[in-house]
Amino acid sequence: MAVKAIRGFKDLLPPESELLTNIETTAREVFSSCGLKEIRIPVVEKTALFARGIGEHTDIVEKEMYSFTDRNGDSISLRPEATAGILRAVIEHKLYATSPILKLFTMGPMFRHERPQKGRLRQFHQIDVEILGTDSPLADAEVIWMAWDILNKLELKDIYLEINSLGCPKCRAVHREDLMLYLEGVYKDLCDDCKRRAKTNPLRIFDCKNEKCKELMVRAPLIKHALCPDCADHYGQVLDFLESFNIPFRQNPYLVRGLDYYTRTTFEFIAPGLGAQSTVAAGGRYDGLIKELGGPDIPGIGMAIGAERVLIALDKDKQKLDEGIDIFIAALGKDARFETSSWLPIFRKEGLKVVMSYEDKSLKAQLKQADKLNAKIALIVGEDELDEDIVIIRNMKTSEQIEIDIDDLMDKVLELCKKD
RNA sequence: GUGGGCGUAGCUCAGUUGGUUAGAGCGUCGGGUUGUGGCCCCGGAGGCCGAGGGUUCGAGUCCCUCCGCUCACCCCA
Repeated sequence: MAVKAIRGFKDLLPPESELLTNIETTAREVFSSCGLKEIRIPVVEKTALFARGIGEHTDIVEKEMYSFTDRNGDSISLRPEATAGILRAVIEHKLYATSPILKLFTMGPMFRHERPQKGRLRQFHQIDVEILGTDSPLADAEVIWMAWDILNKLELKDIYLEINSLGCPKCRAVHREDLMLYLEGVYKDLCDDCKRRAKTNPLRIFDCKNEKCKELMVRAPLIKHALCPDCADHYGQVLDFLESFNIPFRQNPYLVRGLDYYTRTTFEFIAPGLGAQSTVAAGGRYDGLIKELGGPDIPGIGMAIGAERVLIALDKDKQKLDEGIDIFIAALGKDARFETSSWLPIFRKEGLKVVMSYEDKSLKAQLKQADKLNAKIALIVGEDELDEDIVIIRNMKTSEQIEIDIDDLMDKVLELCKKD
């Protein structure tokens, strides 16, 4: 039996691989327009980083990480998300000292050991943004705008934004107390998962899909009503900025993120039609996290786009892919093939896309290949042409052929290929 | 981790109440044109019918086990 790829690890083949590149290119353009810099970080980190950064009691850390001990006996893990690694790098290199505000992005594979399904793989790709050093609501809105702009440029249809504020640790503590009190009253009726959550991470109960739990939580105290004046004001300003950016949104008071570090603003972009995994981009503010990881007490906000999910949601018809090549050189016979092969680097130096057959094939077969590659023109050179120092140029769209002196070849080719 | 659906050619799929050498379309390669693509015609290659076991004179088809894929729960990008 031949070896197959590991479960949940997928090969990205053309043309889908090209679509993924298009998504990344679009993101880079948007990030560049916002003054972000790219950061590249390792795919593997010490397990402790994720445990501290994401939260000990999150599912990601408890049961989804690819963790193993390396040859030194250290516990290391494949990154399940990018934020912890970026913050580690920022702290380790004291980047915060180089500028009061850091605007960073990265993109690449993440790993989580979950059961694969539509829109969920064990290796998947995220496009990630972090803005560090400010708690300005404008930063929140700008991060949201970047996701919005990228998704719009990619022409995703019917996406919508859900937003909520989780408050700061102070108002969260107040709300947590209210909530705990409420949960005590309904505890016996909660599902088993929520009973566990009630002790470890009560906010997540709002996310439970169990009907009974949903019903019980309708009357539960909302974070919204527990926000301190600062957080309420912050949230209001974020919404104002979103309006000024013309980004429509729905407030969702139940929206909670699965990672422990989020504070204040939290949001999700949802694309219907993706199935159960419909969140294509999500993020939020994490004002205490950098300090928690051993850095200075500076605020931050971030966001990640799920590249494969965007890929699924893309309208494939609207995507423009690589159209084809400019020139196919059809050489007949060994001498002609050798002679014309020297043209390859010369044409390519002019920025032309040029291909020739590796094998000595019939002209028919070579023109077939030219057609398949969607070549604009074919250059036909056999022994006769070689003797007379001419080349036949065949226009592959019109089937028109002209004979041209070899000295005029480049000018004519440039003229024909640059037109459209 | 728990369920449901599905496994036949590179791809999409037919395959009768179990019955000869397992088929089609697309793709691929070649020919029809001694050196001319697309359309058309002809031909070739390509299958341990997911794997193993069982029932039977006989299994792609029926039964069991396992594996894989997929969707959903859960969780999240």
